[in-house]
This record gives sequence, C-alpha cells and structure tokens, in this order.
Amino acid sequence: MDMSTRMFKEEGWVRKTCKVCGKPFWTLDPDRETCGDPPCDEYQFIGKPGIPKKYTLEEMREKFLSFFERHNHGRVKRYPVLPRWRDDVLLVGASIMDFQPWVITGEADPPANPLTISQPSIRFTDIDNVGITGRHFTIFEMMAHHAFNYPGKPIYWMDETVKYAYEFFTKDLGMKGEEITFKENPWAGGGNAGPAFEVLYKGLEVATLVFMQYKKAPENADPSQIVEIKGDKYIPMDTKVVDTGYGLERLVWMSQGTPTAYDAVLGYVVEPLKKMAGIDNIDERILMENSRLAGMFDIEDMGDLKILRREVAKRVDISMEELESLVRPYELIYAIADHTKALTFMLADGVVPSNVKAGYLARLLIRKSIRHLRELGLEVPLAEIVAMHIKALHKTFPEFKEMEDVVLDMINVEEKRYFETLKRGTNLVRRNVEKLKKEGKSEIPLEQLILFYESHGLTPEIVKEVAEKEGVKVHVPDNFYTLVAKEAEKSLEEAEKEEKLIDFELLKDLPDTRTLYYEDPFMKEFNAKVLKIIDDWLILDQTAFYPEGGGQPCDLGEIEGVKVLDVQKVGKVIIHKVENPEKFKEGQEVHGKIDWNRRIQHMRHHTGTHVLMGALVRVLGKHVWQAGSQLTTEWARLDVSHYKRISEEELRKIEHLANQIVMENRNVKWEWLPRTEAEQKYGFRLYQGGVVPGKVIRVLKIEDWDVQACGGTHLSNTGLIGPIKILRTERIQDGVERIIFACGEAAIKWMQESEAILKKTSEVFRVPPEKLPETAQKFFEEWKKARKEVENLKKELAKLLVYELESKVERIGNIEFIGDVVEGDLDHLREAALKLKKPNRIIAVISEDTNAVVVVVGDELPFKAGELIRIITSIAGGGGGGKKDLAQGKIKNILKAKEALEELKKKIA
RNA sequence: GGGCCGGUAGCUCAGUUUGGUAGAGCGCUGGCUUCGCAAGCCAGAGGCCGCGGGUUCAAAUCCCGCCCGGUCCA
Repeated sequence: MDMSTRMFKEEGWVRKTCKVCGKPFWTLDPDRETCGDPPCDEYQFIGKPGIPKKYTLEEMREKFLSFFERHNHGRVKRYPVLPRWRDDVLLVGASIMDFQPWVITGEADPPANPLTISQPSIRFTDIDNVGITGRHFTIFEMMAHHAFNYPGKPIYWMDETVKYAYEFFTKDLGMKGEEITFKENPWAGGGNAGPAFEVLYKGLEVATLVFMQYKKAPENADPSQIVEIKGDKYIPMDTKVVDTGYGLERLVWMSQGTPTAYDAVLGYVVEPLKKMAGIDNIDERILMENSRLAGMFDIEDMGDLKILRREVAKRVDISMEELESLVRPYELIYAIADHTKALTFMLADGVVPSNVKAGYLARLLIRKSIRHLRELGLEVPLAEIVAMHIKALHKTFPEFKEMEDVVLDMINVEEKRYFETLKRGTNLVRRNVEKLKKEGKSEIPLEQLILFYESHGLTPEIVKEVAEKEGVKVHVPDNFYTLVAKEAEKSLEEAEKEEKLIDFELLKDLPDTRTLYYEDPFMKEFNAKVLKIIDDWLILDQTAFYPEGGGQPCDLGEIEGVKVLDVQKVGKVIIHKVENPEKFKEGQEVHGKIDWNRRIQHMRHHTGTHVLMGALVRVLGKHVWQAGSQLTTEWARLDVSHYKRISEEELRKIEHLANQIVMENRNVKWEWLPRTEAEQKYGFRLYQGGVVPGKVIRVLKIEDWDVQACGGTHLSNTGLIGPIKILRTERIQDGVERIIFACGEAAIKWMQESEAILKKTSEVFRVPPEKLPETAQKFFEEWKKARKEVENLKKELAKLLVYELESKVERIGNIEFIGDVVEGDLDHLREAALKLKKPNRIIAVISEDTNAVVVVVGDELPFKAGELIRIITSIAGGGGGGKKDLAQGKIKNILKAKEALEELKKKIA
C-alpha cells in the first residue's frame, strides 16, 4: 500500500529500508539507516532529554489534549478501566476500546467527532517486564485522537493524522524533526486491521497511528475484496477509523531523561519506598546502562533475565551477583509503584478482587505487590502505598477520593486473606517436607511444586524459602510458569450449543412487533392481528405479552382461549408459542389475555430488584454492581459484586432501607434515549444488568434512587411492590454475593410460612417461640449426654460379657477357644472380644438379638480372623470380614449360629 | 465458567491410597511434685468425621448430589 502522505511529499521525506529489521520507514534525514525502533536503535535520551522542557504527567496530558482541542477535536473524559459497555474484554487496554463496538458499527454516535482523549489503559501481557525494562507498565495513559469516517461523512485520514502528529511533536514539544521516523508496520487486532505508522524518536516508540479500515472476512466474502494482513483475510469496513495512541508516560520520560520511565512518572511512590527500604543511591551510570540495555529486551522468563544481567554486568564491569543485588531492589520498587497504580484505577472503577475475571487480575496484582514488598524486607501495609496514589492523583481523578475508604478496605481485606493463605500454606509445606524427609528424599519434586502453586497459591519462591529452612532442596525451573500453563492447557473446555428456536430467515421480512407492554405495563388484555404462523409460534402485529429477557420470565396467558406456553424475542420480532397453532389463520384478528397474577408478581420483583440495588449501593458502597439477576413469581435473586460477606447488621439495614423506599412510594419512570446521550447523562452505572444492545436504550429511573438500562416491565410507583423481605444470602463466588428475596404476595407467603414453622416447632417443644433457641440448645445438650451414657453402659455390658465368656474357654490342641451365642450389638461384642484377646486364643461371638459376629485371633496363631469369619457366614449366611486379628460381620440366620461355631471349631482342629 | 486442594476434638492436623477398634500435638479439667510460679509427671473430659443420598454384613474412608472454605486458569 502506498503510504506516502501529503506531508512526506511536500516536505521532502524519504522512504528507506531499515538495515537491521528490513522494515520500510520515512525520515527527513537522507543518511539515516535504521528505523529507530529498539533493538535496531538504542535509547538516546537517557541522561539527555529529547524534549527541551521538562514535563509532569499533568502538564504533558494537558499539552496534548489542548493541542487537539485547538485543532477542532472534542475533548472526552476518560472511560472506566472496567468496560461495562462490552463483555468481550476484561479491562480497557487502549483508547479505541471505549468506542467498540457501538460507535464503530454506527449503533451509537461518538461523543465528539473527531475527538481527543487520554485513556488509562491496563495490559497484563507485559507484566513480567514491568520494573525491569524501564518502559513497560501494566497501567499507562494512552492519549489519542480519533476520527470516525462514516460512509459519506469523512472527517480526516492519513494525510492529516501524520501532519497532526508531526506538528504536535515538533512545534508544541520541540522535538527535532529530522530525528523522528515513521515506520510502516501494518496493525491487526480485535478483528480489525489496517496500515499503521509507528512514530519513533531517539530509540523510543512515542506513538502509533493506525488507519483501521478492514475487518475479518466472513466465509462467503467476495474474493475481489479480500486483503491479507499478517496472514489473515480481511475485507474493507464501511467505517474507516483513525486510531492513534500516544504514550503519555513515555513522552514525560522523554522530557526528563531519567534512567527509567518509572522515575519520571511514579516518583511520589518510588522515592518514599527507596527511603523505607533504606536503599543507597547507586551509581546512576549502572542504572542508566541497565535501562539502555533493558530497553532492547523483552523478558519472558527467568532465562531472559539472566542474559540481560550478564550483558549489563559486562558493560559496567562488575560481577553479576553485585549487579543483581544493586538493581533488584530498584526493579521491585518500580514494579510495586506500577502495580499499585493499576490497582488504584481498577478498584476505584469498581473491580472487586475475586477468583474470576478482572477481579482475579486485581488479586494477582495485590499478591505480586505484597511478595515484592516482602522481598524488599518491608512491612508496610499495601493500602498505605495505594493511598499515596490516591493522594497524588485525586486532583485529576476526583473519583479516587470518593472511593478511597472502600478501596483501602478492599486492599486490607485482601492482604489479610493473603497472609492467612500463606500461613496455611507454609504449614502445609512444612508437613510435606517432614513426610519427604521420612521417605529419605531431600528435594521437593516439580509435580509437588506445581500442586502447591495451583491448589494452594504458593509460589515456588515461597515453597523454597520454607523448605530450605527445613533442609530440603527445591529446584525451580526458569520457565516454571510456562510449565504450569501447559499443565492447564490439558483441560479442554466444552462449547455450549445454543438451541435455535426458530429459523431466523423466516422472520426476516416481518415488521418489528409493537410492544404494548412498554406503552402500558398494566395492560391485561389486547387485540392484535396474526401476521404469521411458524410451527407452534404465532407472530402478531402487536402484543402485551412480555418476552423472556433481562432475568424476567415471559408472560403466560391465552390468545383466543388458546394457552400461550412461551414468549420469546428474536431480533425485534416477538413470537408466541401456543398449544393449538392450528386454530389460527394468518390475517386473523385475535384477542389476548395475560395471566395477570403471574405478571404483577414479576413486576413487583423486578422493580423490587432495582430498589434493593439502590439500598445495597448506599449501605455497602459504590463498588457494588449487579452481577446477574433472576426472578420468578415466588422469589427473586440479585447477585452483586462485594469483597466480603454481608453481615447480619448490614443486611437488616439494607432490608429496612429498601422498605422505606417502598413506603415513600417513589415514582418510577422510563424513557428511551440514544446510547451516547444516556451514557453522558447517567454514566456507566446504567449498565447494571450487563451489556445492552441497540441504538436507543431504555432507561428506568426510580426517583432519586436508581437509574439503569432495563428492558423489563415495571410498576409505576415503589409502593406497589409491597413488602420486600430478604430471605438469605449466598456467596456464589469470591467477590460475588447473592441476595435471595421476595416481594409482595411472595413476601407475605414467606412470612406466614416461617411463622407456621415456628409455631409448629414450639408446639413440639411445648414452649413459646421466643424460648425456642434455649430450649433446642438444652435438648441437644441432653441428647449428647444421653448418648454418652449409652456408650458407657455398653462398655459396662462388655465387661459383664467378659466375665461370662471367660468361663467358657475350651481347649483345642494348644489353642484356647471361646465360642458362644450372646446378647449385644457389634460394638459391645467387639469390645468384649478384644478384652479377652490372648496370644494363643481365638474368640468367636455371635449376638442373637442383633445378628452381629466378631472373631478375634491371637497373635501367635496361624489363622486369619477375616478367613475364620467366612466359615461362619458360609453356614449362617450374611457377610463379614476384617484383618488378621479382628473380623466383624452380620449373619442372616441366627438358628444356624451354634452349628456355625461347631464348624469353626472343626476347622481349627 | 472450568480445573485442582480441603472440611475429623476448642485450635493445628494424622487417619481416606487398600472400607473393619476414631487418633496425635497444643489447649482445657483434676491430681502429684513445689513455699509459690514456670515446668515436669499421671489421670480425665472433649467427636452428628460438613450435609443428604447410594453401595456394603460394615463407610471418616468408595460412588453420586449439595453446602462451606481455599486456590489456579480463561
């Protein structure tokens, strides 16, 4: 593709090929031979900044945004790092993700066009590089200008984009134009692709300019349209998007020329940590040399790190060990500073640490940071470091201050939890080590290491620390985590097949069904025309039947007296499954009637869910989001994100608050709003129920209480909900609480039922309900005491049996034999038989009331009890078995007991 | 969502592989020893073996389901 832009032509840029990597690049310098990208070029700004003025993070961000604002771009506020508007990614990793998929497909309008934004972005792909390479972060701000060129409405494209970038860098920042290179490097990701420039300056990539214009080709794509990029097939998109990314932290770094980017932007954490850890300032030359080389590295496992260390040690002429001990603490501090910043954004934006999804990534960062602190020998609570970020950043991000209490509490809870895991884990390792020692082994096998990590969260470093104290060796392979990943790959996942209700093609030409249930949620009966009948499904021109969706089950009822069994929505067409489809004709006028008792309970539960949600957020905090909900006529459940169990007291508060809102009889209103307008007006809190499709979305508001995008049917006032009763909570997942509750009729039914249970129980105990707890307690204690007494009595009986049996010794050769039919259960027979045990004695007793059999064989005798008992059961039926000295069992026919004992005697003799 | 580990005395755990007498240490109670305390010695109390089914003559142990906790992965 021709990528010679207007600027390149007019201002005499030349296109050259990099002599190292072979990629084409554009430059003003005709003598230049390399593209400027590491490892083709080394950093040239460490110690000598590439931008004349020193910038802070805030200054640089403002410089960028105001430049584009001056050039007619609308300034857009940052989006949360937790993307509530889509469910295909866990975290926002680039500015363009803010506008996928709705803006790019044209479903929603961009908040401005063109626009400029600085979007905090989180990426875990480079986490092993963070702290080491000097330029990798898990969190960074991607500054961007985007232009969405919709069909027939072009904004700008390549010529302007390159010009803007060049002008910003040279005129506003004062970079030297002849040192800037534009490297051609086609980009592909997330199903889209296009040509792109990497903008490089002094060995650092400072921006990427992507011209997104292709999407993945479908199977049946027109071959003449297909373009191949990085081995995949693409076709042109209708909308062409300018997608740029400027590294805010990197530009600040460029302006400061510090050894690492972390020093440039995270000083407010790095410096105090250095002080706390008591790290002497090392020779800057070593750090600079380290980062100059580290810049050319990509660390994938410990092996790579060793190579880097060797190279740096050679350059600054010290031993590898010395270098390691000098550099490692810096790397740890840098990583801590970065990870805790990412955490601050994640938690403040509503990520709750857990064992799933984004919550798991948060936990990962917390644990990594704690381990780094331990390695540094610091005992600062992690929350203290997070508080430093909030303090430094809250002027730019006021939402941090608002969430501070919850964020710090979450960190503290997680930290405590991790220490408990470690404590449990070290005990486990210690016990395991003792076992290994007993077996004469002196090294923990790899298998065991993987188990410790996967099942108990113990990293090999921790296992090593504990085990080596006990004198057992641990060898950790360099690629340990890669090995673990391979292990995990073995388990394959099963894809769920979604059952197709009806052929989509058949519905294609039908008009959207008019939704009477939205126009009047209280409509119980309606008239409509049958448009089409497909199999058992009836399609009407309009309907008051609510189709299943948003956790609300469909309405049932009847159409022309025919039962409606199911109602579903396919696209914008609503289909009704009926019992006797043959009774309908296309074009027929029909009368529908919905089962109102069912529907009104659904409405009570649905509006009740929103009321409860508002109460949860107010009592527990703004980190509480809906993670799912389901309702029926009898109960409803609401899953919410929360980092600890909800206490009894909180629950009572929540229940009370929710009922207050009911009693205040607040208004419930709904309106349809264009997606972007709704987001701007109410924020992403709208998307409680998950991602909502469509160009316009339905916004449901409970007066001064709760606003959500919701497609369900609702009451017009909260008073109509009736009582809201929380039944119980469950923790369905780490970080997710489920609240099960009932509203209206269901709540009353539940209250009456539980009262009935109490009454019945108190009748059994013959005490008033309020005395039940202590009475039950008393009964339980007495039951335990009685049980104990029975046990003791059995022991006494066993003693009596011993006396009785001792007199019945017979001699068979050298063997003393006791065989008898007595009374008692198995435990009591066994007890007695064992008391009678002697080295040359065999005891066989059978109980005539419980049919239990016990055989005990003395240690000197060549018989096995397990075999002897089989002689008895073969005659008297039943079964039994045991070990050498003791066997027990049960016989079927007690009348044959004596005969069996006689047979046993014969066999012994 | 999937995988893995665990739930036994107040606490920390053994026993589960191979079904057959429910155990240890700490803590608790009492006694001995001591002027007294710490410690030591002796004795004792303390168990719905997470819950519910199933298999079996017999289940803490095997099988199925559920609950609770932990942990790794997407």
